[in-house]
Amino acid sequence: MNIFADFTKRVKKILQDLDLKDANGSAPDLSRVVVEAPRDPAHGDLATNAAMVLAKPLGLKPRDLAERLVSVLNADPDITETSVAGPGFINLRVAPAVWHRVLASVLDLGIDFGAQTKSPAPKVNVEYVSANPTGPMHVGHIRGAVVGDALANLLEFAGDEVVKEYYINDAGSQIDTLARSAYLRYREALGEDIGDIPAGLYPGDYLKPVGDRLKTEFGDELKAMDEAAWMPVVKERAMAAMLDLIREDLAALGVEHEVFYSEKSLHERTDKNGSKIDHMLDTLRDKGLVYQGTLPPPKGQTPEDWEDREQTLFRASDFGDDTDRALKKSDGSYTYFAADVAYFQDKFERGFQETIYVLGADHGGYAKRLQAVGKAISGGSTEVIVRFCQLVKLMRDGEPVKMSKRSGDFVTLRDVVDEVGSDPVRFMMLFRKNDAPLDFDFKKVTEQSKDNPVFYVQYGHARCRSVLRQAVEAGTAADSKALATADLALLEDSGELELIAKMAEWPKVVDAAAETHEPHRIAFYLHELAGSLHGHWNKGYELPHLRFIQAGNLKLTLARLALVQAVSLVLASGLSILGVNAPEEMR
RNA sequence: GGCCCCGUAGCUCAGCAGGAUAGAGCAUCAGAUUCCUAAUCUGAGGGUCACUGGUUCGAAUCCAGUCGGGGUCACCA
Repeated sequence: MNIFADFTKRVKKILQDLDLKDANGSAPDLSRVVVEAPRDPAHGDLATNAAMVLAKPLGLKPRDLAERLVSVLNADPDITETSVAGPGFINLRVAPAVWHRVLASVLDLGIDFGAQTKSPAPKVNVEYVSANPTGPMHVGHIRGAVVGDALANLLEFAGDEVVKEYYINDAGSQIDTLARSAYLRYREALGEDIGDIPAGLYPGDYLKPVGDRLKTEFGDELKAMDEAAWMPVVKERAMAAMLDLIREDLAALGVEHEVFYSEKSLHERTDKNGSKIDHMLDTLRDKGLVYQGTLPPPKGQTPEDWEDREQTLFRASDFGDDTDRALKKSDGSYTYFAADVAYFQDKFERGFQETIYVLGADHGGYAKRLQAVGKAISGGSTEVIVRFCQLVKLMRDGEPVKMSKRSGDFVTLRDVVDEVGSDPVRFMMLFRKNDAPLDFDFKKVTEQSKDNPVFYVQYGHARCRSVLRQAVEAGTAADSKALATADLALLEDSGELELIAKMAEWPKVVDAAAETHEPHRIAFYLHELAGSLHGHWNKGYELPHLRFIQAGNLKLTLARLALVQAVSLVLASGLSILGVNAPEEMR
């Protein structure tokens, strides 16, 4: 149950029953009326802005309207106390029974508490990572991978039908470069002295195994061929190897895509009418959105080597983009962007209502053109959402870590995950708004304490599990069946009720995070919930009667264990959205 | 020059679709462990929410502009 939605409904019902009329004699708009938790708990458990929002259209004074509402609210047995405060807030104090019902609901729904079901479930496509398949993933890819993955999990939890997708850029010239680099390693494997890797090729050692495998498979057969002959073979082997590498890297981070979509396939002939890109071009042509023309140079300084070229263009500026975009190069071949458009069209035809792109900040200019594509192709029936991740600055002991791409010794995703572990990496990346820059310090992230929120939250979960284990050892049955029989009305302490109130926020947090596509809200909420738990726990030092396990009082112990169980469920549920483990114990 | 993101405590950051006296962690200071894991907790100090206008009952939040920082900008992918 969502307590805020529940009480918002009650307030709106009352407002309707009051049959209020505005100056035109019609019922006022209630859409802005909400019930939420006041910032200061001293004000009450819940508060509503109803009187302030409606006073003006109704021509009433906020406090007068509030008084009328309060007189009705007082009749609700779930409400024990009402007050009108400040400019017209109505503060409510809620009966303990309400919190007990929330707790019962958590126990009943378990890990699904806070999850939503929508019917029909909107089909959502989340595309993320999509690193070029030319080598292992490096640090720069981590944030997008984690944010995209958590976002997809979050939307799934919020009731969407989500497909996690990876777009393989396997059609461009960088794949030729990859093949040439691998071929060089192949010659090296045959015993040839290849010297330094020439500029323009990929120097990394990760291609050596590819060379070895080519040798095993083909012996020296490829050596005598000219490039046109070996290229397709080497290309295929090298790319398959790189994709395996990437999949392993992603797996190390706990990221698993359901669909790997090949850019190359968009260029391949699918029927007698041609490729998917051809199909896309026909569609846009039919809509009159394609023309031959030249693009203006960028505003400001014109590049030295600027020259006008006639190209096939898409009228992106009709849909809010800054300029029209090229679909074909001046030589008549398709641009990368053309494949993007065809890819979107394919998503549209697969029936997604929402397509989400998680991109790095260096792709800032893409939002408008992707949105333009969305409108042009789908006519607005598929929403295009672009989320950006700001750059991550890698630090060690407060000093930036230097990376040299040229020499090929850049810091890889694997380096980072191996050093600090998947959980801390993921949590750290999500414990920040994704459009804020992030300093990622190896030392701080590894540190198992203070500055590290991962362990704080995980410890919260482990602490709950530990209590339940200890209760069992002490002879109390603490399985879900036994806990379901607990008399929750025995939970009367304010700390206990606050803990439940905190859990009551969970469905709302999920809702808001999914709505805004901001997975970091989950991480912050979990940190707060863990804080409430730790705080309540520590009261038990001074006040032994507050400890969860009360020897000699089985009924009270059981009720408190139910509370502990509920907290562990919500923590586990949130952590699983983030893709972070919820450990049974800390080591 | 155009577009995008950012500017909140000494530091790192939250601020829930506009709400009440702007929060948390780190750092600093003062405390808590015969006790279910102290990997934790309690308390104190610390602020012109970059600046200026506007919108309204009410702005850190929305709008316009200014300043400062970062990113990006046509046939590469």
